[in-house]
This record gives sequence, C-alpha cells and structure tokens, in this order.
Amino acid sequence: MPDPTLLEMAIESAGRRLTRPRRAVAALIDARDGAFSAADLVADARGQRLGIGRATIFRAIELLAEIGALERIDLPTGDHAYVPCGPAHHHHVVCRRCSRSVEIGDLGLAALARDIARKTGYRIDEHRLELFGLCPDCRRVGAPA
Amino acid sequence: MPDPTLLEMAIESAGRRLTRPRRAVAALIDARDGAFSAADLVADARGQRLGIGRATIFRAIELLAEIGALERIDLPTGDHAYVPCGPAHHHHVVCRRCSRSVEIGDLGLAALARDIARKTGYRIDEHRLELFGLCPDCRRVGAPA
DNA sequence: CTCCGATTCGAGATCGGGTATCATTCGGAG
DNA sequence: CTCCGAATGATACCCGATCTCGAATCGGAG
Repeated sequence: MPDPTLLEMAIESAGRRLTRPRRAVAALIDARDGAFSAADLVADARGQRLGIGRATIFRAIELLAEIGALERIDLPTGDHAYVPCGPAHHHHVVCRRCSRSVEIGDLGLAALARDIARKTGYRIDEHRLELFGLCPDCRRVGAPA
Repeated sequence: MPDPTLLEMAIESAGRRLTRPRRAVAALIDARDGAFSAADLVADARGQRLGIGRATIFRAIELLAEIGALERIDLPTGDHAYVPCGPAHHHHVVCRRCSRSVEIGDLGLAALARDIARKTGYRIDEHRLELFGLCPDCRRVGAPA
C-alpha cells in the first residue's frame, strides 16, 4: 500500500483500525474531489464491485466525521453531503454544479458570533456557515445560470 | 375568523387558498413559539384529533417555506426543523434546549460573502448561517451544560 | 345563493437515507 | 502465531418525506 492517503493517515492517527473496507471508502472519497452524498459512495462501491456493505460505508463516513476528516454539510435542497477537510475550524464554499469545495478560515465569524451573543443574550455554542455558488471552472464553462 | 394570524395573512397575500387544514397548521405553528420539526406538527395534529392528513401538513410546510413565512434550518444533529420568520434576508439563532429562535439581520455577512467570493474565485449565490446555543431563559434555568 | 372547475385534501403506498441486529471475520498488539 | 475486541456485511427495520389518485373543498362567476 504505497502512498497512504490523508484520510488513511487520519484514521490511523486517531487510533482506529485501518481496515480494507475503510481504505476502500477512503479511496472512493479521494477519487471524488468534492462534496458527495452517502448514496454516491454506495453507488461507486457497487459500480466497482467492491464487496463493501452499505452499513460499512455509512459507518466509515461516521468515523471520518468523528475524527474531523470529513464534515457534513446541508445542501440548500435539504440533502446531506460530506466534504473532506482538515481539522481546524473553518467553513466551506461549495460549487452547486460540480460540488467541488474549498475551505475558508474563520474570517471574523467568531467575533461576529460574540457580537450576536451580546445582542441576543444567547450563549452561542456552535455556528455553521455554508456558502454555495459556482466555482471558477463552472463559471467559465456553463451558462451564468 | 377573528384575528387572522401572520401566517394566514402570508398565505392569502401570496394568492394561495386559505383552507381549513392550512389554518389549522398555521395555528399549530403559532402555538409552538419556536423551531419545530414536521413530525412535531404531525404529532400535535394527531393529539388534537384534527383530521389533518400527514401529507397535508408537509404540503402546508412546503407552502409556507415557499412564500418565505417559514424557513428550514438544519440542526447540528442533521435533523430538519422549521422556524417562522419574516421575509427579509436574515439568519437564525436557535436555542438547543427549548428551540426558541430569534432572527438576526445580515450583520455584515453580505460583505463577508463578497470578500470570500473575491478570495476564492467562486461566485457566491447563497449562504446560510445558523447559530446554536442557549437562550437567556435556558441559561438561567438549566445547568450550564 | 348556487354552481363549477381548479385546487387542495386524505389515506395509503412508496421511496430513500440512515440505523439496528447478529453471526462471522479481521487487524494488530503481545 | 494467537487471541480478542473491533469491524464487517447481509438483512431487516425505522422514519421522514414524497407520490398517487379519487374525493372533498374553496371561492369566484353569475
């Protein structure tokens, strides 16, 4: 197994077993380069006749999300998708056509959250910012939708 | 029908029929004062022996969301919930204990989005910011969780 | 007020993402 | 190499949400 991927290393350094099915799921995710749904991975696995069980794929996604190598985002449609990402606090910009996403840093949001906390009296524990649009490639190629 | 509620007026002014089941759903929502799930409304309706069909409740929610009187938010758990709200662009702060929510204005987010667009090259069409925490009441009452 | 067509409803089937169960297999520490 | 708990996979199941379709309702025209 040359060239252990980032996802594989993340699993290992989290002290979880690096099993064949998990490697396979990691490979599927790497092959995707963008946000994907659980159903996408299930379809990919079936298409490649990997003998990966449906439940295993969901469990692998759950695991990767737990260790912070994956994050669930909520599409404007209400569907769930997942994006691979690093451990630091950040947010995502997702292309609504090709699903490629980039991470962006905090960008002053923490300060904004504090501001909101002060104004509303709420204690803010958690926030989520998601941005959707067209990536540079899709802007060029497609109609400006 | 004295005292037409905001939700009912929203339906009417959108040119949609103001039917009895829709009024009933609007009343259920008004009685809730906070974020709720579709399942909550279904349970409420059953509890009150309103003869409202399941599908009708979902359709009413969909309608209210379409006309902007309701907005779907995505809880950190991945579940969907809905909050009644006005038509202007805004975001929500939701109490994770009692589900009461307050709207907050744009607060410079549009500018932030423009900034992000410039940095990433994406064309940002849509963004969503959701904040979760404890409302003032729940801060006082409960343990500081 | 009455009538009529379009809209909306209600009941139930169905769909699809996600989870639970459980016997079997596997990773990897020792 | 052995061994045991973690992980797997097949399957059944759960539940939120949607689809279908005949029946009931709404509300504007007359």
